[in-house]
Amino acid sequence: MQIFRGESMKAKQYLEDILRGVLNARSLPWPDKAVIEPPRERKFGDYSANVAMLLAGAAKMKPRDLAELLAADLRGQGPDGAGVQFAKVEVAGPGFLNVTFAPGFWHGILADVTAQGAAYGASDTGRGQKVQVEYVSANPTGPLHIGHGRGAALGDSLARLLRKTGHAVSCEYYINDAGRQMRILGDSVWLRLRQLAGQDAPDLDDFYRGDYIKDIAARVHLENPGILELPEAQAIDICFGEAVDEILAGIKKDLADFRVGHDVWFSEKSLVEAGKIDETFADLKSRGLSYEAGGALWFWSTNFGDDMDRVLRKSSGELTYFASDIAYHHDKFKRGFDRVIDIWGADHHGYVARMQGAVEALGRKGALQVILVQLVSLLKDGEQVAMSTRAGKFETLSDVVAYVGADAARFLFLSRKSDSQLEFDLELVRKKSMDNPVFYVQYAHARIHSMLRKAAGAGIVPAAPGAAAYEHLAGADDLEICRMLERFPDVVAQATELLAPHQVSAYLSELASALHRYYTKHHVLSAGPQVAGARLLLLSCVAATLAAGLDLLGVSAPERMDQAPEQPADQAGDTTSGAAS
RNA sequence: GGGCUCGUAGCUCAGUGGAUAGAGCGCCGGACUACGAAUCCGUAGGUCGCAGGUUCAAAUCCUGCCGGGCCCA
Repeated sequence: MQIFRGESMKAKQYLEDILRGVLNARSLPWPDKAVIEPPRERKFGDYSANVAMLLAGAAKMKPRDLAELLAADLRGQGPDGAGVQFAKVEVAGPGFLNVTFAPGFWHGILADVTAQGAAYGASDTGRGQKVQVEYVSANPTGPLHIGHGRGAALGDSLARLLRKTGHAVSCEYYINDAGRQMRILGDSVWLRLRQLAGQDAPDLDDFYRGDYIKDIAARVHLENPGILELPEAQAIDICFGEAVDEILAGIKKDLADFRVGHDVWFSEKSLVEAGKIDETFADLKSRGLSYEAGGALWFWSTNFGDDMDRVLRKSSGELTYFASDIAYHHDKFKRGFDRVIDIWGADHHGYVARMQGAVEALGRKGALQVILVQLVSLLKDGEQVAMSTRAGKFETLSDVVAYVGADAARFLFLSRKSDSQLEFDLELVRKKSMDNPVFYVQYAHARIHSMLRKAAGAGIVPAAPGAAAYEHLAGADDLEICRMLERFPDVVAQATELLAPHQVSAYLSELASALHRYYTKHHVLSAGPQVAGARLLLLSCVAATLAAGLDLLGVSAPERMDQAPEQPADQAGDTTSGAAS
């Protein structure tokens, strides 16, 4: 059998290479805006190119005439040429070149997927570039809420995508354990502790009110019986330390339950104590990018597009958040990262330009990318659930995960663009779980494995990739599946480039849909051993691709689904009411 | 007041300058004596917020306005 495509040759690249040759032979340049992609409608062929429309002016021809000329050139390289597998080259619409590959071209993908398995879709385009992804980084003042979950899912999935494409990735959580919020936390615990001890201590305006503060206070008192007799500053210090430790431990557990892990937990306090802030100040000063005025230290940020200079150290001597953030990013780059991706809540968007200006000032222009995650509107029974850590009213991430499952929550988060607002209706996700896209995709995977189990029982196993199997996979539906499988590496590459994991989940839904359609239409096990084996080969490749894709989202790919859940009773498993109010 | 961001089907949302703008849910109508019906097939549903501009081609890029969200002052 003739090998028509190399192991790693992508259809898109393959067509581009040949098209470049054709254009070159006619002394036409490769246009910057050239696009080769699968057309929206299947009837237009496998891939479509727009070069003729872009070059019509330069060639002094009508777009369609030039397209006809190029089509003829491409046909000349057809099946009788150097083994090129074009079944059809057509001109359509305003001047598109529509190319259909011969079946053998698509069959080759089955060998690729079979050989690569879980690694399918991987590439080395990152060439080992050191990338840091910093995400969640919530202040340790209370449990993570649902909005943090969105950032967590996104950051974790981006890290998976970047690893898949050959980047050296490190995930980091920045702990804001210095500054005002932390003082309030210590004060809040201390206040509750005294109240619990029967002392008359009035509530403060801006302290943390959640029940967890009360729990921490009770435990601190239990473990430090003499705390009420200590000097207040010392007592608050103890309260603060215990609170941070406990809350942080809770955050780590919540993230672990959500299948999110960070490689490095970086403490702001350690940054201050190690003198990194002064170091950064000195660095800025030596470059003439900071100055003192009115007793304060300023960063000359108007040099970098900001509309006003920003304070680094107030006249009171207190450092601003901005100061430690610059020092923190300074430290990141000194640790050798080529590229840093920060994921922030959208309420920090006003901070992006300033921070990027600071990074530019540090001599790393463009090395920081910031992704803003819009807030999540949590709905319950169609009504908005208020979220405020201060007031102790929130839906925690762990509550939500316990209620709908990590898979459903992650898939939902990762099926939306991060910069659009997201509605997360607990009751909808739970009641409609039968229609939840995550189960749709998982079911496709489980369905294939169910067939493989059944087939194995009957002594049928997937055929090995090769002409004998491909002979039975020449139908339009077979080839359609192959085409979809072939797109996966492109999807991974693009999702990585655009930092957009939702493109992966959209692709998986499409692939699952194709599988379910195929399943309904083509019976496998009763089709005779040769055909059955060939179809099982095709379906195993679908399963492998689904699993590889789900892995990028951090969603499990079960080999069998649990029993279909009953329509849940209204009050069944209502675990979310505890933390609210 | 300045800035960021989003306005796409009844709802939730896709859509890297390309062809007749898509999916899921919901509505309506169909499909299991075979591999899991958590599935499949079909019908209906749109001035892509509005108005200009750039382009052979605009939901997409530019400008202005209207509306939602957010940040800053």
